[in-house]
Amino acid sequence: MIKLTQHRQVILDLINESNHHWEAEELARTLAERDHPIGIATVYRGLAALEAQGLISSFQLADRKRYERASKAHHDHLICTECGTIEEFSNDRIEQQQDLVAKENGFSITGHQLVIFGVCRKCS
Amino acid sequence: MIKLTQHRQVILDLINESNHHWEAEELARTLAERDHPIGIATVYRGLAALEAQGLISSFQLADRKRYERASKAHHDHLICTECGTIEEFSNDRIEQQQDLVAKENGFSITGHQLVIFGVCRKCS
DNA sequence: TTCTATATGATAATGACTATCATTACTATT
DNA sequence: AATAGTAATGATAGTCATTATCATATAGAA
Ligand SMILES: [Mn+2]
Ligand SMILES: [Mn+2]
Ligand SMILES: [Zn+2]
Ligand SMILES: [Zn+2]
Repeated sequence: MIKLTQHRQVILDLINESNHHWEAEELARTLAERDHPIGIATVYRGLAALEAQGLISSFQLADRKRYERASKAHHDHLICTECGTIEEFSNDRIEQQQDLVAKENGFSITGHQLVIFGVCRKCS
Repeated sequence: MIKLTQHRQVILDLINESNHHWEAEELARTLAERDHPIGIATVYRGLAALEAQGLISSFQLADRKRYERASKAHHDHLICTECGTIEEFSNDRIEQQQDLVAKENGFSITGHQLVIFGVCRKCS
């Protein structure tokens, strides 16, 4: 059985108390600054365990994985290539069309990943 | 000036003569089998150079980059999680909605990546 | 308290990719 | 054809995110 240990609870709390999309190192650094240092391997394992339990969710952005609250409805991401800001959106038409595309190609769809890249208002 | 050398021409030809989505190691292996071995570093550099020239295009799938012909119209990808088959599709409605989403969020869109995961006909 | 299973953390290993650097291949000019 | 200058090549070392290893710590169950 996988345990929700003290360390994992602290990681979960940090993720739940914001809308941030955390990467592992960033999360470890933040916890260290808040006087709760956790070994980096433990952070990685904790994130994986929490995700396996469905308590947080993740997506792969370039070469790193980002973790966010699982308590949000399905959404996709808009990313500013200048400042790295990540915005969320959901669009039913796109979701519908994805199902249609899968059907047309004889795929039983299990998931998708959509990322829109652009320059945000602040940066343009 | 970047040169289209013999090696790079061979890499380009291999990519152009198929609809495959090549990863660097796979391409190097295939060239070696065809009695045209090219050092792996040269393959990586060649692929980057060819892409910079717009002669091939690429997208990131999980932890590796895939290269394909640039002579195809824009499309996105459907991937079978069982056998790894990659199918292509394009859907104008999705493209339109992406533009709309970007506009609604104040982003000037520069690109996107959409991958649909599922199980293909053969594998289901 | 003792047993047992899992977690932890320091560190090594992995794997895709990039950097280094000595050598080679092209290209343009004598 | 020989020379010089520039870019390419390939063996190999380095990078970086992530995972594996393993000795030790910890938390519940009995
Ligand atoms: Mn979606
Ligand atoms: Mn394609
Ligand atoms: Zn921005
Ligand atoms: Zn399949």
